[in-house]
Amino acid sequence: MRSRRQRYSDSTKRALVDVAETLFTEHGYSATSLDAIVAGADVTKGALYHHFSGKQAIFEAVFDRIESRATESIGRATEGHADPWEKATAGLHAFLEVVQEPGYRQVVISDGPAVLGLERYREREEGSAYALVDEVVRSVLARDEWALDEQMLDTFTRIFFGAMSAAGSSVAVSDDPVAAAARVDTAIGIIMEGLRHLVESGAAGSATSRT
Amino acid sequence: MRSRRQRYSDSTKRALVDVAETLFTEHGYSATSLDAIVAGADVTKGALYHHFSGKQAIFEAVFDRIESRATESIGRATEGHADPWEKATAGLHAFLEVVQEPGYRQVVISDGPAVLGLERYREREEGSAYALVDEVVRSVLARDEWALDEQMLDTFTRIFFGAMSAAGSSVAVSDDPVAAAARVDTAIGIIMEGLRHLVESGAAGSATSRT
DNA sequence: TTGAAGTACGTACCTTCGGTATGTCATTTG
DNA sequence: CAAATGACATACCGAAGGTACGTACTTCAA
Repeated sequence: MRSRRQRYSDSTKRALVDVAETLFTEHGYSATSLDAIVAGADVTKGALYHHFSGKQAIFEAVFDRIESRATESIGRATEGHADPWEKATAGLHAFLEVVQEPGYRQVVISDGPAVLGLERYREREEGSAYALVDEVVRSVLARDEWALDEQMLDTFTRIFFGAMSAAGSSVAVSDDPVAAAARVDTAIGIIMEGLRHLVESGAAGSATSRT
Repeated sequence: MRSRRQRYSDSTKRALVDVAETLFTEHGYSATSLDAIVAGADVTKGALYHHFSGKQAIFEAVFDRIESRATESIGRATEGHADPWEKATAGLHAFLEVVQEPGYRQVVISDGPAVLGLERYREREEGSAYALVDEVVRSVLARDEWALDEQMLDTFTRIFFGAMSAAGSSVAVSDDPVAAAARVDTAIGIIMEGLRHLVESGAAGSATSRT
C-alpha cells in the first residue's frame, strides 16, 4: 500500500487531470487558463507545477487519457472477430462512436496537432487507435498473393486512418449522426468491397508495380 | 485607380499579411506574437488593429491566402483532363505537392482546426481544395448505374479528402518524400482500381442498399 | 482656398496568463 | 528525534493580446 502522502498526492493529481479534461473539452486549450484548472481542483498553481512541468504537460496527460479510453473502446469492439472483414466493420463502428465524443474531438482532433506539434501528435497516435487500424488493415491486406511490403502496408493504414477520421468528423458535425454514420458505413463498405474483389481475384499484383 | 491613401493602406495591409505568413509558418500560431508581426512589417499595433480585429483575424487572412494558392495549384493540375480517372490522378499528385509546403502544413493542417475551431475550419475547406476533390469524386462516381444521392457523394468526398490529407501528411514527414509519394500513389491507385471494377461492372448497386 | 470630417495609423496603458522563486508544513527516514 | 524530503501555498514577474486615445495626413464640400 502506498504511503499516506503518496495517496494524497495521487488524488490531487487525478483531480487536476479531471478538471483539466472537462475544461479542455468544453473551452479548448487556449481558452482554458491554469487558474481555472487549479480553482476547479481546489488547489493552487504550486500544486499543478509540482505535478506537471507546465500547461502543455497537463494537456498531454488529458490527451493520453482520452486516447487510451478510445483505444480500449475500439479494442473491445474488434476483439473476438475471426473474419478480418467483420473485424474491420466492427472496428469502424466503434471508431465512429469514439470520434463523436466531445473530448476526443476537441482535445485529440482539434487541439492535439497544434499543441503537440504534428510530429509528436503522430507519435502519440502510433501507439493507440492507429495501432488498431493497422492491425485490421494488415489482417485484411497482408496476403501472400499480394507483394505488399511493410511500408506499403503502413501507407494503407495511414490512408484508412485518415479516411476514417474524416468520416467520423463528418458524422460528428452532422445534424443526423445516425444517418450520417449509415452513409459512412455504406461508403466504406463500397470501398472495402472493391478491395475485396481485388484481393480475392489476386488482380492487384499489377497495381503494386505501377508507377 | 485607387486613391493615394487607399494604396498606402493596401500596401501596409499586405505587408502585415506577408510577415504574418512567414512567422506563422515558421513558428506556429501561438509562438508568433503580434509585436513580432508589426515589427517585421515596420508598423505598430495600431496599424494591425486598424486592419484586423485581432490575432485570429490576421491568421484567417493568412489561412485564406495559403488555401487559395493551394486550390489554384490543384485546379491548374486537374483542368484539361478529359478522362475522370486521369483527372483524379493528376489532382492527387498536385495535392501531394501542396501538402508538403511548410505553410500549408503548419497553418492549414496543424493550427487551422485549433484556431478556427472545427466548424469554421470545415466551412473554409468547403470552398477550396475540398471543392476540387468533390468535383473529381463526382466525375468518377456519379454514374447513372449507381444510385448515389447527393449526401452519399458528399460522404465519399469527405472520406477521400481525409484519406488524401493523411496520405499527404505521411509524405510530408517522410525521410524520403519521393518514395513515400510513390507508395501513396500505388495505394490510392489500388483503391481506385477496386472502385473502378465495381463501377464498370455495375456491381455496387447492392452495396448502396446494404445496412 | 479652407475648414470640417474621416482615414490610417502611432503611443501609452491595462489585463490576463503562463511561469518562477521561495516559503512552509507535514511526512518520512536515518 | 532531528534532518531530509515531499507536497503543496503565496507572491511575484514578464510577455502578450487587446484597448483607449491622440495625431497627422487625406479627402471633400462650401
